[in-house]
Amino acid sequence: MEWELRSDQPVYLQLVRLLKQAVLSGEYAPGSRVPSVRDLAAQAKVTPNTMQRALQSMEQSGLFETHRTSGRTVTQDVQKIEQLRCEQVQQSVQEFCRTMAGMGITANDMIALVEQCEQEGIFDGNNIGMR
Amino acid sequence: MEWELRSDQPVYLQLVRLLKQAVLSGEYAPGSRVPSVRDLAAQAKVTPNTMQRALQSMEQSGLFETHRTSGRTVTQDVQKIEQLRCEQVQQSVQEFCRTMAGMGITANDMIALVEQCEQEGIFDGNNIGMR
Amino acid sequence: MEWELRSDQPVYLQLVRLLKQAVLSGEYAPGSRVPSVRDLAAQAKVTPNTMQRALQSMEQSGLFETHRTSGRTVTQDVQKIEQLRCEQVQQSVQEFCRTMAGMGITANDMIALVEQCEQEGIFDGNNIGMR
Amino acid sequence: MEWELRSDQPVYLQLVRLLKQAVLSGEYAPGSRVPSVRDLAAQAKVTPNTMQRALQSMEQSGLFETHRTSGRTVTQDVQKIEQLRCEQVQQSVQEFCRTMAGMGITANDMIALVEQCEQEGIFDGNNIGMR
DNA sequence: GTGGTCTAGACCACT
DNA sequence: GTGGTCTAGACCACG
Repeated sequence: MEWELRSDQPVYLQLVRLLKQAVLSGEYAPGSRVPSVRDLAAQAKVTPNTMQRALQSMEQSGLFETHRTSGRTVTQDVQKIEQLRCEQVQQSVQEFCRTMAGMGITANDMIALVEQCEQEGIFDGNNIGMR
Repeated sequence: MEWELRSDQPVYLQLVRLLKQAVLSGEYAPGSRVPSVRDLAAQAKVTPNTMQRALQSMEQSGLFETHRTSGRTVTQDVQKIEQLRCEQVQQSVQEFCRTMAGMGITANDMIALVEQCEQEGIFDGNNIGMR
Repeated sequence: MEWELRSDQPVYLQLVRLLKQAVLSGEYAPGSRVPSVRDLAAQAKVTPNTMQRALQSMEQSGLFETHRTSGRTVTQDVQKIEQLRCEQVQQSVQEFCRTMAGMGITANDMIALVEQCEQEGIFDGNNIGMR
Repeated sequence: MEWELRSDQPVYLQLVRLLKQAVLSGEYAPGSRVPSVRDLAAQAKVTPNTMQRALQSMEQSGLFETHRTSGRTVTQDVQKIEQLRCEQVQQSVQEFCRTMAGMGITANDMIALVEQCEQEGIFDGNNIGMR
């Protein structure tokens, strides 16, 4: 898990995004234990406070579950995870295509660009694929 | 030109983005006249103050030029426009592919999704294509 | 006895509340034997440690009594039970009415709502009534 | 608006409850301006930070709307307010009746107790009544 | 040791 | 002046 934080966006939102990705990509397995607030904060080099805020958001979205005094776990609801993943993907793709279309790019251009990214190895890693 | 503003981001940044798109997509042709601050502000339903700030940003990036007495025009430097357009496109594509890869999507998945968007007509409109 | 535990409140407090109710409603009769810590813990699906803490609280409030060798019993002091019951009831009613009043509800509204609950059978069960 | 805070519950939750009441009872009229974070914090004698947290919750529940840099307003969606109010009332009443029933109180007892509260003037104030 | 809450205080971007 | 973010650090209840 890489904690690459930029300063053009609230940190806690970036943390939420990264944690979400970790769950959706399967890096954080369903039902598995989530590191403690302090550990995660240390990893991301952030105040425990800030990390806590991100974790709270994760709980609200139902991806994490907190057991009052015995740590957090990733939800076991794999269906929910998969559904959320599809939503995210489709939403992202659509928003992106709209942006590109707005700048006068055709679908074929886009496909070419994606293939270019593939050759650059951007897609290498844990590929789950679409169901 | 549609002025669709959300409240989860600074308004002036959204204005800049939309104006940039208008230039890069050719909707605002090189060398053509830019509407007055008041008109634009009225169109976007924003205070002239905020629009002014967006226009200033457009000048700084060199896409708009002010002629003290005769209003603003889009730059005639087509090369610059094209260059900026390419930068934007590549940056967007890369960031996007990275996000998708982070969620376990393969390049082939992406291409399929883009084609799906094409069939939905998202790419219909003023297509300039890549040079 | 239903052990319905939520996770938005300390577990042991919920246990205390449920045990108290069992005594005040007469489900645990005055002078009767209280199940062992292990049995109760098993019933409530809680670690004996937590249940123990709840039982301690019950002793402090005088509703349970421990006889070193022969386990626990419910107090025989019916007067005390009845007094506590009245306190609980009045406190609850007042707090509740204050909340409702805060939301602009009249006493007549409340009575109507209570009657509605009655028809729904919420009050069915062991009704002792007020003395 | 009285800010009566106890220490047996997280402060920010109490703030949320009070703010909600203020909206549901009509004290904070639909569409009206909400005092600034700092003002509210000063009123409630709480850190702006804590108040902010409560306000955030109010926004998430849709009762408040924040206009990025120009303050907050109560939602204008009176229907939503009324609906939420009914939900709250019914939920509260049911939970309460269940508690009372658990202690062996009959519906008639409850009605008598409510009437007693009425005579004590607990219901005096801004009475909207049920629709 | 776990999550959670709160304070005090600073800083920033926006309008 | 508005809302928002973040830090640093302390404290608490729970199991």
